[in-house]
Amino acid sequence: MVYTDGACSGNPGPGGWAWAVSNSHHGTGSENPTTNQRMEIMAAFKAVQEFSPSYSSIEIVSDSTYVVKCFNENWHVGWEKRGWKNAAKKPVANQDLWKPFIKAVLDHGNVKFTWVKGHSGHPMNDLVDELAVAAIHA
Amino acid sequence: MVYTDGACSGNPGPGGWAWAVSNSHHGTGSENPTTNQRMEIMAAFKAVQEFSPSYSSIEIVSDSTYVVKCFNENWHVGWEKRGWKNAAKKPVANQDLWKPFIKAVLDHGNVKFTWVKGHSGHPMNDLVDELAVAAIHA
RNA sequence: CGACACCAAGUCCU
DNA sequence: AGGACTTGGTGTCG
Repeated sequence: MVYTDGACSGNPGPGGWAWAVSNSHHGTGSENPTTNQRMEIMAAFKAVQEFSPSYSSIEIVSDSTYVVKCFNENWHVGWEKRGWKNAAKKPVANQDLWKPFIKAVLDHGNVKFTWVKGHSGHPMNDLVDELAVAAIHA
Repeated sequence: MVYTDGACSGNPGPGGWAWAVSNSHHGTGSENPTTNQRMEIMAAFKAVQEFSPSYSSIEIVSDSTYVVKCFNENWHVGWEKRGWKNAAKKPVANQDLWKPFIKAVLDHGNVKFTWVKGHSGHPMNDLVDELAVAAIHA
């Protein structure tokens, strides 16, 4: 079970991402300029990379429906089917991140996505939020 | 030139408002329970009522961007346009105060709004702050 | 239209 | 150190 979060000061602006499995085991990174959505994807992508293929099952916990619904509501299937166009027939955003991320998830074969409400007192979600914000200035 | 301020012990909680044009000429009131924002609106609303229409030009000086930006950044125009929904498509708060207040301001035709930073040593802003706090217990 | 996130600003308070 | 009251905006999807 890996918690992930992204932050972005200004949106667009300088951003950071973080994943964490415990108080002491976590990873972070940054990008500038970027968007909130890119940082949310990056956090989950890096988490999957970190624990794949060593772990036979991975659970990503994120407060981003953008990330979670891509898999749990199979947005990515529709994107493939429509040639990477969204429902509004516009090109899907952040394809440079989505494509390798989705490949990594499907290749692993056992990655589960869970949504948690942000800033609602959940200790691990709060932790990755702080780590992601701190990573902006790294 | 009228200085206005609102106070609220607890937010929400018992609140007070005040306007003042000088050390000796001022008005106050209270409401319980209420919020800081309602008291900020009330202070400015009562000030406009007090000097309208006797004075052909009125300047309201407040430390509340909530009050000042409603007029200086034309929030109220957007609210009308969207049927009293805010940018997040939620109902605008405190409509019972905003509607008559905005009407009074527009009817007068020459009310100017100026923002001052709170608690920054401005004598008249400090005065209305003290008056508003004192009004809570009235 | 709906949802989640990311931000920006000020005040009020504990 | 914390939360509540409120507004404006962007990033993205179905």
